Amino acid sequence: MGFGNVSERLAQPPRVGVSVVIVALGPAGSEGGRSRLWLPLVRRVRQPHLGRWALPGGDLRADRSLRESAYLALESTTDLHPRCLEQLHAFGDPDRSRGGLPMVSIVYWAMVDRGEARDFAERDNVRWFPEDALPELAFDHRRIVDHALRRLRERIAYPELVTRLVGPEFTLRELHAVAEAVSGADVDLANFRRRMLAGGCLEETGEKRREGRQRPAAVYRYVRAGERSFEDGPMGGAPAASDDSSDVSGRVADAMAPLTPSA
Amino acid sequence: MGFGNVSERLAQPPRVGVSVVIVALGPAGSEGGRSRLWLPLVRRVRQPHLGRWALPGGDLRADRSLRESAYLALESTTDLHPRCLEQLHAFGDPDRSRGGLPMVSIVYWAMVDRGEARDFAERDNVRWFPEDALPELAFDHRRIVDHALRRLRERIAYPELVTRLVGPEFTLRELHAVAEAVSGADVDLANFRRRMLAGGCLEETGEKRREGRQRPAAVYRYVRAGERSFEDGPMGGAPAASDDSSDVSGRVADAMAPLTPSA
DNA sequence: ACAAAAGTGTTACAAGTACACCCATGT
DNA sequence: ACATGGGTGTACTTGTAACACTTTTGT
Repeated sequence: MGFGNVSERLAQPPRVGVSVVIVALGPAGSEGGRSRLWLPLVRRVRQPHLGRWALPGGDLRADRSLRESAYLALESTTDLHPRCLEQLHAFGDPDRSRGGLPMVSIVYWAMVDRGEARDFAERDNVRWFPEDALPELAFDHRRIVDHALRRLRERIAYPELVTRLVGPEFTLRELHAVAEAVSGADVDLANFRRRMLAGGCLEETGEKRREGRQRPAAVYRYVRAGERSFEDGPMGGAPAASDDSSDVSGRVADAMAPLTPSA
Repeated sequence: MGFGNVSERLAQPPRVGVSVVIVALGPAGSEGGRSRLWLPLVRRVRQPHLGRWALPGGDLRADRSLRESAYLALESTTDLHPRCLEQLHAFGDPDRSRGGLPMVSIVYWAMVDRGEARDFAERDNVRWFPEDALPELAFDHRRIVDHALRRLRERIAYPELVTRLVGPEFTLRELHAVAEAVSGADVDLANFRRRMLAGGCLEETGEKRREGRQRPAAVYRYVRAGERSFEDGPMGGAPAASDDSSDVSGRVADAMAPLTPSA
Protein backbone atom coordinates (compact mmCIF):
# COMPACT_ATOMS: atom_id res chain seq x y z
CA MET A 1 0.00 0.00 0.00
CA GLY A 2 3.03 2.27 -0.26
CA PHE A 3 2.88 5.33 -2.42
CA GLY A 4 6.60 5.58 -2.94
CA ASN A 5 8.81 8.19 -1.39
CA VAL A 6 8.09 11.82 -0.96
CA SER A 7 9.47 13.11 -4.22
CA GLU A 8 7.64 10.45 -6.17
CA ARG A 9 4.42 11.47 -4.52
CA LEU A 10 4.96 15.12 -5.31
CA ALA A 11 5.57 14.30 -8.93
CA GLN A 12 2.16 12.72 -9.24
CA PRO A 13 -0.54 14.88 -10.77
CA PRO A 14 -3.17 15.65 -8.16
CA ARG A 15 -6.37 13.67 -8.21
CA VAL A 16 -9.54 15.68 -8.45
CA GLY A 17 -12.66 14.75 -6.58
CA VAL A 18 -15.99 16.27 -5.84
CA SER A 19 -17.63 16.15 -2.42
CA VAL A 20 -20.97 17.34 -1.25
CA VAL A 21 -22.14 18.73 2.03
CA ILE A 22 -25.84 17.98 2.16
CA VAL A 23 -28.13 19.26 4.82
CA ALA A 24 -31.72 18.52 5.68
CA LEU A 25 -33.97 19.35 8.54
CA GLY A 26 -34.48 16.53 10.98
CA PRO A 27 -35.86 15.87 14.43
CA ALA A 28 -34.70 17.76 17.46
CA GLY A 29 -32.15 16.54 19.89
CA SER A 30 -32.57 15.18 23.37
CA GLU A 31 -33.79 18.42 24.89
CA GLY A 32 -36.80 18.18 22.60
CA GLY A 33 -36.61 21.77 21.43
CA ARG A 34 -36.24 22.95 17.90
CA SER A 35 -35.42 20.67 15.02
CA ARG A 36 -31.84 20.45 13.94
CA LEU A 37 -29.86 20.13 10.78
CA TRP A 38 -28.83 16.63 9.84
CA LEU A 39 -26.32 15.54 7.28
CA PRO A 40 -25.77 12.22 5.58
CA LEU A 41 -22.31 10.71 5.75
CA VAL A 42 -20.86 7.62 4.17
CA ARG A 43 -18.44 5.22 5.71
CA ARG A 44 -15.16 4.81 3.93
CA VAL A 45 -14.61 1.32 2.61
CA ARG A 46 -10.94 1.65 1.85
CA GLN A 47 -7.72 3.22 2.95
CA PRO A 48 -6.90 5.76 3.97
CA HIS A 49 -9.23 6.46 6.84
CA LEU A 50 -10.98 3.14 6.33
CA GLY A 51 -14.09 2.92 8.48
CA ARG A 52 -14.30 6.63 9.17
CA TRP A 53 -17.32 8.65 8.19
CA ALA A 54 -16.86 11.08 5.33
CA LEU A 55 -18.72 13.37 3.01
CA PRO A 56 -20.30 11.68 0.02
CA GLY A 57 -18.29 12.27 -3.10
CA GLY A 58 -16.42 10.73 -5.95
CA ASP A 59 -13.98 11.41 -8.72
CA LEU A 60 -14.49 14.18 -11.15
CA ARG A 61 -15.81 12.73 -14.37
CA ALA A 62 -13.97 14.13 -17.31
CA ASP A 63 -17.03 14.13 -19.54
CA ARG A 64 -19.25 16.02 -17.10
CA SER A 65 -19.35 19.45 -15.58
CA LEU A 66 -18.26 19.85 -12.00
CA ARG A 67 -21.83 20.24 -10.92
CA GLU A 68 -22.97 17.16 -12.77
CA SER A 69 -20.14 15.20 -11.30
CA ALA A 70 -21.22 16.27 -7.87
CA TYR A 71 -24.78 15.30 -8.62
CA LEU A 72 -23.79 11.89 -9.90
CA ALA A 73 -21.49 11.20 -7.02
CA LEU A 74 -24.28 12.06 -4.68
CA GLU A 75 -26.79 9.95 -6.48
CA SER A 76 -24.60 6.90 -6.58
CA THR A 77 -23.66 7.00 -2.93
CA THR A 78 -26.84 8.19 -1.27
CA ASP A 79 -29.77 8.25 -3.73
CA LEU A 80 -30.49 11.81 -2.80
CA HIS A 81 -31.62 14.41 -5.32
CA PRO A 82 -31.00 17.82 -3.85
CA ARG A 83 -33.04 20.80 -4.92
CA CYS A 84 -30.09 23.07 -4.90
CA LEU A 85 -26.47 22.33 -5.59
CA GLU A 86 -23.99 25.11 -5.49
CA GLN A 87 -20.23 25.25 -5.47
CA LEU A 88 -18.81 26.07 -2.09
CA HIS A 89 -15.05 26.00 -2.25
CA ALA A 90 -12.10 24.06 -3.55
CA PHE A 91 -9.74 22.46 -1.07
CA GLY A 92 -6.33 21.32 -2.12
CA ASP A 93 -3.68 21.89 0.47
CA PRO A 94 -0.90 19.34 0.42
CA ASP A 95 -1.48 18.16 3.97
CA ARG A 96 -5.13 17.32 3.57
CA SER A 97 -4.78 13.68 2.65
CA ARG A 98 -2.11 13.06 5.23
CA GLY A 99 0.38 10.93 3.48
CA GLY A 100 -1.73 9.91 0.53
CA LEU A 101 -1.56 11.32 -2.95
CA PRO A 102 -2.15 14.99 -3.49
CA MET A 103 -5.87 15.54 -3.74
CA VAL A 104 -8.01 18.45 -4.78
CA SER A 105 -11.65 18.41 -3.77
CA ILE A 106 -14.25 20.64 -5.27
CA VAL A 107 -16.90 20.85 -2.61
CA TYR A 108 -20.55 21.44 -3.37
CA TRP A 109 -23.28 22.38 -1.05
CA ALA A 110 -26.77 20.99 -1.22
CA MET A 111 -30.08 20.95 0.53
CA VAL A 112 -32.85 18.40 0.38
CA ASP A 113 -36.37 18.87 1.62
CA ARG A 114 -38.03 16.98 4.42
CA GLY A 115 -39.89 14.67 2.12
CA GLU A 116 -36.82 13.38 0.42
CA ALA A 117 -34.90 13.18 3.65
CA ARG A 118 -37.61 10.90 5.04
CA ASP A 119 -37.69 8.61 2.04
CA PHE A 120 -33.98 8.18 2.16
CA ALA A 121 -33.21 4.68 3.40
CA GLU A 122 -30.23 4.38 5.63
CA ARG A 123 -27.86 1.62 4.85
CA ASP A 124 -24.99 0.18 6.71
CA ASN A 125 -22.55 2.60 5.21
CA VAL A 126 -24.76 5.63 4.83
CA ARG A 127 -26.33 7.34 7.77
CA TRP A 128 -27.71 10.68 8.91
CA PHE A 129 -26.03 12.54 11.72
CA PRO A 130 -27.23 15.59 13.56
CA GLU A 131 -25.09 18.61 13.00
CA ASP A 132 -24.07 18.90 16.63
CA ALA A 133 -23.16 15.28 17.12
CA LEU A 134 -21.01 14.36 14.18
CA PRO A 135 -18.62 11.47 14.48
CA GLU A 136 -14.98 11.99 13.81
CA LEU A 137 -14.65 12.63 10.10
CA ALA A 138 -12.08 11.50 7.58
CA PHE A 139 -9.50 13.86 6.13
CA ASP A 140 -10.32 17.51 6.65
CA HIS A 141 -14.02 16.97 6.19
CA ARG A 142 -14.85 18.42 9.54
CA ARG A 143 -13.45 21.75 8.50
CA ILE A 144 -15.41 21.58 5.29
CA VAL A 145 -18.65 20.92 7.10
CA ASP A 146 -18.06 23.83 9.42
CA HIS A 147 -17.39 26.06 6.48
CA ALA A 148 -20.63 24.98 4.82
CA LEU A 149 -22.73 25.42 7.93
CA ARG A 150 -21.38 28.87 8.50
CA ARG A 151 -22.34 29.86 4.99
CA LEU A 152 -25.77 28.36 5.41
CA ARG A 153 -26.44 30.35 8.55
CA GLU A 154 -25.36 33.55 6.91
CA ARG A 155 -27.86 33.08 4.14
CA ILE A 156 -30.78 31.42 5.77
CA ALA A 157 -32.62 34.74 5.99
CA TYR A 158 -33.28 34.65 2.26
CA PRO A 159 -36.40 32.97 0.96
CA GLU A 160 -34.37 31.33 -1.76
CA LEU A 161 -32.57 29.25 0.80
CA VAL A 162 -35.07 28.52 3.54
CA THR A 163 -37.57 27.22 1.06
CA ARG A 164 -35.11 24.57 -0.06
CA LEU A 165 -35.33 22.78 3.24
CA VAL A 166 -39.07 22.27 3.20
CA GLY A 167 -41.16 20.59 0.54
CA PRO A 168 -42.24 22.36 -2.61
CA GLU A 169 -45.33 23.66 -0.79
CA PHE A 170 -45.31 24.92 2.73
CA THR A 171 -46.92 27.21 5.25
CA LEU A 172 -45.22 30.23 6.68
CA ARG A 173 -45.05 28.55 10.03
CA GLU A 174 -43.06 25.69 8.58
CA LEU A 175 -40.66 28.13 7.00
CA HIS A 176 -40.38 29.94 10.25
CA ALA A 177 -39.49 26.77 12.08
CA VAL A 178 -36.72 26.14 9.59
CA ALA A 179 -35.30 29.58 10.05
CA GLU A 180 -35.23 29.13 13.79
CA ALA A 181 -33.71 25.69 13.55
CA VAL A 182 -30.90 26.79 11.29
CA SER A 183 -30.10 30.02 13.00
CA GLY A 184 -30.50 28.52 16.43
CA ALA A 185 -32.25 31.62 17.71
CA ASP A 186 -35.76 32.89 18.19
CA VAL A 187 -37.18 34.70 15.20
CA ASP A 188 -40.21 36.94 15.52
CA LEU A 189 -42.94 35.20 13.60
CA ALA A 190 -44.86 38.30 12.55
CA ASN A 191 -41.81 40.00 11.15
CA PHE A 192 -40.53 36.85 9.54
CA ARG A 193 -43.78 36.43 7.71
CA ARG A 194 -43.70 39.96 6.42
CA ARG A 195 -40.12 39.75 5.30
CA MET A 196 -40.76 36.59 3.33
CA LEU A 197 -43.85 38.00 1.72
CA ALA A 198 -42.15 41.29 0.97
CA GLY A 199 -39.54 39.48 -1.10
CA GLY A 200 -42.22 38.66 -3.61
CA CYS A 201 -40.92 35.14 -4.09
CA LEU A 202 -43.77 33.37 -2.39
CA GLU A 203 -46.96 32.62 -4.20
CA GLU A 204 -50.12 31.41 -2.56
CA THR A 205 -51.30 28.09 -3.93
CA GLY A 206 -54.86 28.67 -2.73
CA GLU A 207 -54.82 25.58 -0.57
CA LYS A 208 -55.01 25.57 3.18
CA ARG A 209 -53.29 23.23 5.56
CA ARG A 210 -53.91 22.55 9.22
CA GLU A 211 -50.86 22.01 11.32
CA GLY A 212 -52.27 21.83 14.78
CA ARG A 213 -55.99 21.38 15.27
CA GLN A 214 -56.91 25.01 14.74
CA ARG A 215 -57.29 27.46 11.96
CA PRO A 216 -55.67 26.25 8.75
CA ALA A 217 -52.79 28.23 7.26
CA ALA A 218 -52.29 29.37 3.72
CA VAL A 219 -49.96 27.23 1.63
CA TYR A 220 -47.24 28.85 -0.48
CA ARG A 221 -44.79 27.82 -3.09
CA TYR A 222 -41.54 29.42 -4.04
CA VAL A 223 -41.25 31.28 -7.32
CA ARG A 224 -38.39 33.43 -8.47
CA ALA A 225 -39.20 37.09 -7.92
CA GLY A 226 -41.08 38.62 -10.79
CA GLU A 227 -42.44 35.34 -12.11
CA ARG A 228 -46.02 35.59 -10.92
CA SER A 229 -48.14 32.98 -12.56
CA PHE A 230 -50.49 35.28 -14.50
CA GLU A 231 -53.64 36.91 -13.28
CA ASP A 232 -52.23 39.79 -11.36
CA GLY A 233 -51.61 42.87 -13.38
CA PRO A 234 -49.10 43.97 -15.96
CA MET A 235 -45.44 43.86 -14.80
CA GLY A 236 -44.08 42.05 -17.88
CA GLY A 237 -41.73 39.78 -15.99
CA ALA A 238 -38.04 40.21 -16.47
CA PRO A 239 -36.58 36.79 -17.22
CA ALA A 240 -34.35 37.04 -14.15
CA ALA A 241 -31.49 35.74 -16.26
CA SER A 242 -30.44 32.66 -14.39
CA ASP A 243 -27.16 31.78 -15.94
CA ASP A 244 -25.56 28.47 -15.23
CA SER A 245 -23.42 29.40 -12.32
CA SER A 246 -26.07 31.45 -10.61
CA ASP A 247 -25.32 31.50 -6.97
CA VAL A 248 -27.04 33.12 -4.14
CA SER A 249 -24.44 35.74 -3.47
CA GLY A 250 -26.08 38.12 -5.89
CA ARG A 251 -29.24 38.30 -3.88
CA VAL A 252 -27.34 38.60 -0.70
CA ALA A 253 -25.43 41.58 -1.91
CA ASP A 254 -28.55 43.22 -3.25
CA ALA A 255 -30.08 43.27 0.11
CA MET A 256 -26.95 44.34 1.85
CA ALA A 257 -25.57 47.62 0.79
CA PRO A 258 -25.90 48.80 -2.74
CA LEU A 259 -23.76 51.84 -2.98
CA THR A 260 -25.34 53.07 -6.10
CA PRO A 261 -28.00 55.70 -5.68
CA SER A 262 -31.35 55.26 -7.35
CA ALA A 263 -29.96 56.34 -10.70
CA MET B 1 -0.07 17.73 -31.69
CA GLY B 2 -2.83 15.19 -31.52
CA PHE B 3 -4.24 14.25 -28.17
CA GLY B 4 -5.57 10.92 -29.29
CA ASN B 5 -9.20 10.15 -29.87
CA VAL B 6 -12.07 11.14 -27.69
CA SER B 7 -12.15 8.16 -25.40
CA GLU B 8 -8.44 8.38 -24.79
CA ARG B 9 -8.83 11.98 -23.81
CA LEU B 10 -11.63 11.21 -21.41
CA ALA B 11 -9.55 8.58 -19.74
CA GLN B 12 -6.86 11.11 -18.88
CA PRO B 13 -6.93 12.47 -15.38
CA PRO B 14 -7.79 16.16 -15.47
CA ARG B 15 -4.98 18.65 -15.13
CA VAL B 16 -5.33 21.16 -12.37
CA GLY B 17 -4.28 24.76 -12.74
CA VAL B 18 -4.64 27.95 -10.84
CA SER B 19 -5.47 31.26 -12.46
CA VAL B 20 -5.75 34.70 -11.01
CA VAL B 21 -7.96 37.63 -11.88
CA ILE B 22 -6.07 40.67 -10.70
CA VAL B 23 -7.49 44.12 -10.69
CA ALA B 24 -6.00 47.50 -10.04
CA LEU B 25 -7.17 51.02 -10.47
CA GLY B 26 -5.81 52.75 -13.52
CA PRO B 27 -6.34 55.84 -15.61
CA ALA B 28 -9.68 56.72 -17.09
CA GLY B 29 -10.71 56.04 -20.63
CA SER B 30 -11.03 58.35 -23.57
CA GLU B 31 -13.96 60.28 -22.14
CA GLY B 32 -11.63 61.41 -19.40
CA GLY B 33 -14.05 60.73 -16.59
CA ARG B 34 -13.53 58.41 -13.68
CA SER B 35 -10.65 56.01 -13.41
CA ARG B 36 -11.29 52.47 -14.45
CA LEU B 37 -10.29 49.00 -13.42
CA TRP B 38 -7.39 47.51 -15.29
CA LEU B 39 -6.24 43.94 -15.34
CA PRO B 40 -2.96 42.39 -16.40
CA LEU B 41 -3.09 39.63 -18.98
CA VAL B 42 -0.38 37.43 -20.39
CA ARG B 43 -0.04 36.29 -23.94
CA ARG B 44 -0.06 32.58 -24.49
CA VAL B 45 3.16 31.25 -25.90
CA ARG B 46 1.90 27.84 -26.89
CA GLN B 47 -1.05 25.92 -28.18
CA PRO B 48 -3.89 25.90 -27.75
CA HIS B 49 -4.90 29.51 -28.18
CA LEU B 50 -1.34 30.52 -28.99
CA GLY B 51 -1.00 34.29 -29.14
CA ARG B 52 -4.27 35.00 -27.36
CA TRP B 53 -4.35 36.92 -24.11
CA ALA B 54 -5.16 34.98 -20.99
CA LEU B 55 -5.29 35.22 -17.23
CA PRO B 56 -1.99 34.69 -15.47
CA GLY B 57 -1.78 31.26 -13.95
CA GLY B 58 0.08 28.02 -13.81
CA ASP B 59 -0.10 24.46 -12.66
CA LEU B 60 -1.04 23.53 -9.18
CA ARG B 61 2.07 22.68 -7.25
CA ALA B 62 1.61 19.53 -5.30
CA ASP B 63 3.74 20.68 -2.40
CA ARG B 64 1.92 23.98 -1.94
CA SER B 65 -1.51 25.09 -0.92
CA LEU B 66 -3.88 26.31 -3.57
CA ARG B 67 -3.37 29.85 -2.44
CA GLU B 68 0.37 29.59 -2.45
CA SER B 69 0.27 28.07 -5.90
CA ALA B 70 -1.77 31.00 -7.08
CA TYR B 71 0.67 33.39 -5.50
CA LEU B 72 3.65 31.72 -7.09
CA ALA B 73 2.03 31.52 -10.50
CA LEU B 74 1.30 35.19 -10.28
CA GLU B 75 4.75 36.10 -9.16
CA SER B 76 6.48 34.17 -11.89
CA THR B 77 4.35 35.53 -14.70
CA THR B 78 3.80 39.12 -13.65
CA ASP B 79 5.94 40.07 -10.64
CA LEU B 80 2.89 41.34 -8.84
CA HIS B 81 2.36 40.89 -5.12
CA PRO B 82 -1.30 41.37 -4.41
CA ARG B 83 -2.50 42.51 -1.02
CA CYS B 84 -5.42 40.18 -1.08
CA LEU B 85 -5.82 36.82 -2.69
CA GLU B 86 -9.01 34.94 -2.29
CA GLN B 87 -10.50 31.92 -3.93
CA LEU B 88 -13.23 32.78 -6.37
CA HIS B 89 -14.49 29.65 -8.01
CA ALA B 90 -13.41 26.42 -9.61
CA PHE B 91 -14.10 25.91 -13.28
CA GLY B 92 -13.95 22.47 -14.78
CA ASP B 93 -16.56 21.89 -17.41
CA PRO B 94 -15.47 19.50 -20.12
CA ASP B 95 -15.90 21.99 -22.94
CA ARG B 96 -13.71 24.67 -21.52
CA SER B 97 -10.48 23.68 -23.14
CA ARG B 98 -12.14 23.02 -26.49
CA GLY B 99 -10.51 19.91 -27.69
CA GLY B 100 -7.60 19.85 -25.31
CA LEU B 101 -7.23 17.72 -22.25
CA PRO B 102 -9.75 18.03 -19.46
CA MET B 103 -8.70 20.93 -17.29
CA VAL B 104 -9.79 22.17 -13.91
CA SER B 105 -8.89 25.72 -12.96
CA ILE B 106 -9.07 27.03 -9.45
CA VAL B 107 -9.48 30.73 -9.92
CA TYR B 108 -8.27 33.28 -7.41
CA TRP B 109 -9.09 36.87 -7.17
CA ALA B 110 -6.61 39.57 -6.25
CA MET B 111 -6.20 43.27 -5.91
CA VAL B 112 -3.06 45.35 -6.04
CA ASP B 113 -2.74 48.94 -4.98
CA ARG B 114 -1.90 51.87 -7.21
CA GLY B 115 1.70 51.96 -6.16
CA GLU B 116 2.44 48.43 -7.17
CA ALA B 117 0.41 48.75 -10.34
CA ARG B 118 2.60 51.67 -11.38
CA ASP B 119 5.88 49.93 -10.66
CA PHE B 120 4.83 46.97 -12.69
CA ALA B 121 6.79 46.95 -15.92
CA GLU B 122 4.95 45.81 -18.97
CA ARG B 123 6.68 43.34 -21.16
CA ASP B 124 5.94 42.04 -24.54
CA ASN B 125 3.80 39.25 -23.24
CA VAL B 126 2.34 40.91 -20.20
CA ARG B 127 0.16 43.95 -20.46
CA TRP B 128 -2.55 45.86 -18.63
CA PHE B 129 -5.95 46.20 -20.23
CA PRO B 130 -8.83 48.36 -19.11
CA GLU B 131 -11.80 46.38 -17.97
CA ASP B 132 -14.06 47.68 -20.70
CA ALA B 133 -11.68 47.11 -23.57
CA LEU B 134 -10.37 43.63 -23.11
CA PRO B 135 -9.02 41.75 -26.09
CA GLU B 136 -10.48 38.41 -27.00
CA LEU B 137 -9.40 36.02 -24.29
CA ALA B 138 -8.27 32.42 -24.43
CA PHE B 139 -10.47 29.55 -23.25
CA ASP B 140 -13.37 30.67 -21.10
CA HIS B 141 -11.36 33.39 -19.42
CA ARG B 142 -13.78 36.05 -20.46
CA ARG B 143 -16.52 34.42 -18.44
CA ILE B 144 -14.19 34.13 -15.49
CA VAL B 145 -13.29 37.80 -15.63
CA ASP B 146 -16.95 38.77 -15.75
CA HIS B 147 -17.65 36.59 -12.77
CA ALA B 148 -14.86 38.22 -10.82
CA LEU B 149 -15.87 41.75 -11.68
CA ARG B 150 -19.44 41.08 -10.69
CA ARG B 151 -18.28 39.86 -7.30
CA LEU B 152 -16.00 42.82 -6.88
CA ARG B 153 -18.82 45.27 -7.52
CA GLU B 154 -21.05 43.52 -5.06
CA ARG B 155 -18.52 43.92 -2.32
CA ILE B 156 -16.86 47.19 -3.01
CA ALA B 157 -19.06 48.82 -0.38
CA TYR B 158 -17.00 47.19 2.35
CA PRO B 159 -13.97 49.02 3.67
CA GLU B 160 -11.98 45.82 3.63
CA LEU B 161 -12.17 45.64 -0.12
CA VAL B 162 -12.08 49.18 -1.24
CA THR B 163 -8.96 49.85 0.81
CA ARG B 164 -7.08 47.14 -1.07
CA LEU B 165 -7.04 49.16 -4.24
CA VAL B 166 -5.29 52.15 -2.79
CA GLY B 167 -1.98 52.28 -0.99
CA PRO B 168 -1.61 51.40 2.68
CA GLU B 169 -2.43 55.00 3.63
CA PHE B 170 -5.06 57.05 1.93
CA THR B 171 -7.50 59.87 2.28
CA LEU B 172 -11.23 59.43 2.25
CA ARG B 173 -11.41 61.15 -1.08
CA GLU B 174 -9.12 58.59 -2.63
CA LEU B 175 -11.25 55.81 -1.27
CA HIS B 176 -14.30 57.52 -2.58
CA ALA B 177 -12.84 57.74 -6.04
CA VAL B 178 -12.19 54.02 -5.97
CA ALA B 179 -15.73 53.25 -4.97
CA GLU B 180 -17.06 55.35 -7.81
CA ALA B 181 -14.68 53.84 -10.31
CA VAL B 182 -15.57 50.31 -9.43
CA SER B 183 -19.29 50.76 -9.12
CA GLY B 184 -19.39 52.99 -12.15
CA ALA B 185 -21.87 55.31 -10.51
CA ASP B 186 -21.91 58.47 -8.45
CA VAL B 187 -21.60 57.94 -4.74
CA ASP B 188 -22.50 60.66 -2.29
CA LEU B 189 -19.24 61.70 -0.68
CA ALA B 190 -20.67 62.76 2.65
CA ASN B 191 -22.52 59.54 3.19
CA PHE B 192 -19.64 57.45 1.92
CA ARG B 193 -17.33 59.04 4.42
CA ARG B 194 -19.70 58.36 7.27
CA ARG B 195 -20.25 54.77 6.30
CA MET B 196 -16.53 54.07 6.12
CA LEU B 197 -15.86 55.74 9.43
CA ALA B 198 -18.82 54.02 11.06
CA GLY B 199 -17.31 50.64 10.26
CA GLY B 200 -14.56 51.38 12.73
CA CYS B 201 -11.89 49.91 10.47
CA LEU B 202 -10.21 53.16 9.58
CA GLU B 203 -7.68 54.72 11.83
CA GLU B 204 -6.31 58.20 11.46
CA THR B 205 -2.57 58.27 11.05
CA GLY B 206 -2.33 61.86 12.16
CA GLU B 207 -0.78 62.97 8.92
CA LYS B 208 -2.38 65.26 6.43
CA ARG B 209 -2.15 65.13 2.69
CA ARG B 210 -3.01 67.70 0.07
CA GLU B 211 -4.65 66.35 -3.04
CA GLY B 212 -5.52 69.48 -4.91
CA ARG B 213 -4.06 72.76 -3.84
CA GLN B 214 -6.46 73.36 -1.00
CA ARG B 215 -7.13 72.18 2.45
CA PRO B 216 -5.23 69.00 3.30
CA ALA B 217 -7.19 65.87 4.15
CA ALA B 218 -6.72 63.47 7.01
CA VAL B 219 -4.83 60.31 6.14
CA TYR B 220 -6.16 56.95 7.26
CA ARG B 221 -4.97 53.40 7.32
CA TYR B 222 -7.00 50.25 7.44
CA VAL B 223 -7.13 48.23 10.64
CA ARG B 224 -9.39 45.32 11.45
CA ALA B 225 -12.36 46.45 13.49
CA GLY B 226 -11.63 46.50 17.18
CA GLU B 227 -7.86 46.67 16.81
CA ARG B 228 -7.27 50.26 17.73
CA SER B 229 -3.61 50.95 18.25
CA PHE B 230 -3.63 51.82 21.96
CA GLU B 231 -4.32 55.16 23.47
CA ASP B 232 -8.06 55.16 23.32
CA GLY B 233 -9.67 53.68 26.33
CA PRO B 234 -10.34 50.20 27.64
CA MET B 235 -12.14 47.82 25.24
CA GLY B 236 -9.76 44.86 25.75
CA GLY B 237 -9.79 43.71 22.16
CA ALA B 238 -11.18 40.32 21.25
CA PRO B 239 -8.59 38.45 19.21
CA ALA B 240 -10.99 38.14 16.25
CA ALA B 241 -10.09 34.48 15.78
CA SER B 242 -8.97 34.29 12.19
CA ASP B 243 -9.09 30.70 11.14
CA ASP B 244 -7.27 29.64 8.02
CA SER B 245 -9.95 29.45 5.42
CA SER B 246 -12.01 32.40 6.50
CA ASP B 247 -13.53 34.12 3.52
CA VAL B 248 -14.98 37.46 2.75
CA SER B 249 -18.58 36.69 3.38
CA GLY B 250 -18.79 37.62 7.00
CA ARG B 251 -15.97 39.53 8.55
CA VAL B 252 -13.88 39.77 5.46
CA ALA B 253 -10.83 37.65 5.91
CA ASP B 254 -7.54 38.62 7.35
CA ALA B 255 -6.53 37.68 3.85
CA MET B 256 -2.82 38.17 3.61
CA ALA B 257 -1.27 36.83 6.74
CA PRO B 258 -0.33 33.29 5.70
CA LEU B 259 0.38 34.22 2.16
CA THR B 260 4.11 34.56 2.03
CA PRO B 261 5.53 31.50 0.30
CA SER B 262 8.43 31.40 2.70
CA ALA B 263 6.11 30.27 5.48
C1' DA C 1 -11.57 87.83 -0.51
C1' DC C 2 -12.18 83.92 -3.15
C1' DA C 3 -12.19 79.25 -4.76
C1' DA C 4 -11.76 74.62 -3.82
C1' DA C 5 -11.71 70.90 -1.12
C1' DA C 6 -12.52 68.98 3.82
C1' DG C 7 -15.74 67.91 6.81
C1' DT C 8 -20.56 68.36 9.53
C1' DG C 9 -25.76 68.76 10.15
C1' DT C 10 -30.40 68.19 9.02
C1' DT C 11 -34.35 66.28 7.10
C1' DA C 12 -36.97 62.68 4.90
C1' DC C 13 -37.80 58.22 4.04
C1' DA C 14 -37.14 53.09 4.13
C1' DA C 15 -36.32 48.96 6.68
C1' DG C 16 -36.32 46.37 10.74
C1' DT C 17 -37.77 45.20 15.72
C1' DA C 18 -40.86 44.41 19.43
C1' DC C 19 -45.14 43.53 20.78
C1' DA C 20 -50.16 44.20 21.05
C1' DC C 21 -54.01 43.13 18.82
C1' DC C 22 -57.92 41.00 15.93
C1' DC C 23 -59.72 36.94 13.19
C1' DA C 24 -60.83 32.07 12.03
C1' DT C 25 -61.64 27.55 13.47
C1' DG C 26 -62.31 23.01 16.04
C1' DT C 27 -63.62 21.29 20.51
C1' DA D 1 -67.19 30.26 24.79
C1' DC D 2 -62.63 29.65 24.58
C1' DA D 3 -58.24 28.10 23.46
C1' DT D 4 -55.06 27.97 19.78
C1' DG D 5 -52.77 29.24 16.00
C1' DG D 6 -53.24 32.48 11.65
C1' DG D 7 -52.72 36.92 10.37
C1' DT D 8 -52.49 42.34 10.87
C1' DG D 9 -51.43 47.10 12.98
C1' DT D 10 -48.58 50.21 15.20
C1' DA D 11 -45.07 52.66 17.59
C1' DC D 12 -40.16 52.84 17.98
C1' DT D 13 -35.50 52.34 16.53
C1' DT D 14 -32.02 52.15 13.08
C1' DG D 15 -29.92 52.98 8.72
C1' DT D 16 -29.37 55.52 4.58
C1' DA D 17 -30.19 59.05 0.72
C1' DA D 18 -30.10 63.76 -0.43
C1' DC D 19 -28.36 68.03 -0.06
C1' DA D 20 -27.43 72.34 2.49
C1' DC D 21 -24.14 74.01 5.25
C1' DT D 22 -19.61 75.43 7.84
C1' DT D 23 -14.51 75.14 8.08
C1' DT D 24 -9.86 75.16 6.48
C1' DT D 25 -6.46 76.15 3.39
C1' DG D 26 -3.52 78.26 -0.77
C1' DT D 27 -3.49 81.92 -4.02
